Amino acid sequence: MTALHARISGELADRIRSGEWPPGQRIPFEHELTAQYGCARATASKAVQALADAGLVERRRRAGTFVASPRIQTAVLEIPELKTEVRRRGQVYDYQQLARRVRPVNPLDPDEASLARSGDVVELRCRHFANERPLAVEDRLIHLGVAPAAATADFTTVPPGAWLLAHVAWSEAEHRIAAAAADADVAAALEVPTGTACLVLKRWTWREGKGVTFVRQRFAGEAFELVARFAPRSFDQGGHEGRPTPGMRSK
Amino acid sequence: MTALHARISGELADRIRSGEWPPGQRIPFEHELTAQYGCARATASKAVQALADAGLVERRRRAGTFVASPRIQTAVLEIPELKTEVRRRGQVYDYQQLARRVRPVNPLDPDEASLARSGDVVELRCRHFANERPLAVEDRLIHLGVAPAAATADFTTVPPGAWLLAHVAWSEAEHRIAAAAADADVAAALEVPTGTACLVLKRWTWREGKGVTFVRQRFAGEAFELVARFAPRSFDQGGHEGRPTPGMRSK
DNA sequence: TGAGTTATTATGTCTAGACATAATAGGTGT
DNA sequence: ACACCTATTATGTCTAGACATAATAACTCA
Repeated sequence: MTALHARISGELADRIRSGEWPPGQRIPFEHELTAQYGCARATASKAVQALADAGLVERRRRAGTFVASPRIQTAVLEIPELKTEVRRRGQVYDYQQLARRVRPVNPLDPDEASLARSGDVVELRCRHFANERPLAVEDRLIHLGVAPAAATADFTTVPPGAWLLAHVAWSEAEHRIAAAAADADVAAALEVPTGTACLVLKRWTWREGKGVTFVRQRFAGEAFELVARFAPRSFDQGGHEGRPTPGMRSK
Repeated sequence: MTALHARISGELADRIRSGEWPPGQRIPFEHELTAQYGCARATASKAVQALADAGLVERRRRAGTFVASPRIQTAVLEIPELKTEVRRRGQVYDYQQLARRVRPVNPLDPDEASLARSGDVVELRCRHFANERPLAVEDRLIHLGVAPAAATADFTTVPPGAWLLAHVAWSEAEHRIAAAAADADVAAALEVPTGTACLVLKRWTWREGKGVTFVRQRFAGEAFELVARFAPRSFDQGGHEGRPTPGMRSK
């Protein structure tokens, strides 16, 4: 049994997605929906509010509710922890720590300065493997002022991403995605020719405004893609295909 | 005046984000919140449900509501229409159509086959400029079976992305992001050396399950980044910084 | 002991009201 | 024309209940 409010949302969403109600079109008032579906206003309101939360409609007091204009494509990228993701894809995951040291923050590096301007960090370089083949090279900094336990953690067996997920609570993050040519070191680690185009994923993570970790992962060439499938802003009610959105995909 | 349900959501979210309530911790029952805030259960329920929608907590019947484990980083990427984005950044936008033709779909190309297996498409190649410098090369297919008006549209002055936004209603899309070396043609169009690492953004757009358009945009090297800033799954209540998330950023 | 039944609990859904608020339309008077 | 006031309207928020449902805990009986 689908709930009534979900049915109303779904039927409205279908008419919007089909183009029957184009952007700018007014959709029925709440009191019209209550008459149409024989429900209380709270139920109709909940249905319409769900569409508003999804960005499908805009609500204006006194005027009504209108189909929104899809100006920007907002795609929800799920950026997974690599160990989890490789296993989810049924591949053999392996991991190797290449280097580890503790040093002060270098505030002259803009990537580092965004994390913190002072204090000590653990600096790691490691490799992730999928089915015995190098998948990514990871450079990571963990700020010891925020996560002091990282100083004694053993990153030769546990990838830092997995370790942090288990040791740090909810946080904010910023991701940047770019492309860059592999330098000699990275190319060797990925077992590709120097100069190969790499996908570069950088992520800064904060907790209560203080930088916890910075990570840069480089994936070889076109062997990897970030994937984001979405309904406008993920409104997954109306019986549309519901396959889980993979964040990454090998070719 | 903030609404009471928003205040409750915010106060709960703060305790979760601060780590005071770690993942797995049970948060107060709805009936405890009604007592604590002196409100009806519907109000407490709305507050907690908002956190659940944001992915911050999980609700289990009979057991209660628990702080969720942040397994995957879900980042909301806003992938803007280029003309709008360049102007938003205060730069001069320019656009040039390089080639245009109408031809049948080639079902042997996997990118095209994902769009449609038969019918005619408009094939376009064009360039986007920001401040007189090439920003991206765009290859686009528009399926004439779904958007017949594209056959007669003038894409020498209007970029196809902007045209489609104005002519096509809400739709679903899939994005893929990868890195690739620029071939000779693309390198020339971007005015960079052949082999330069490029960020490749591919997007398929469907409407009611039928492919509308496929676009591949290539950005030169590290000149461009996709940016996604987020609270866990975008719960923006509790007085955190609210700067609009830019989807792209030039260096 | 173990399997099946029953009671309990917290969330999920819904109703029929109420008052608040933002925005507009219409009228009034200068 | 213009500024000002006054309904009117749809959404925003909230209450005090009600019954449904899933999951578990407690109990009963073979």
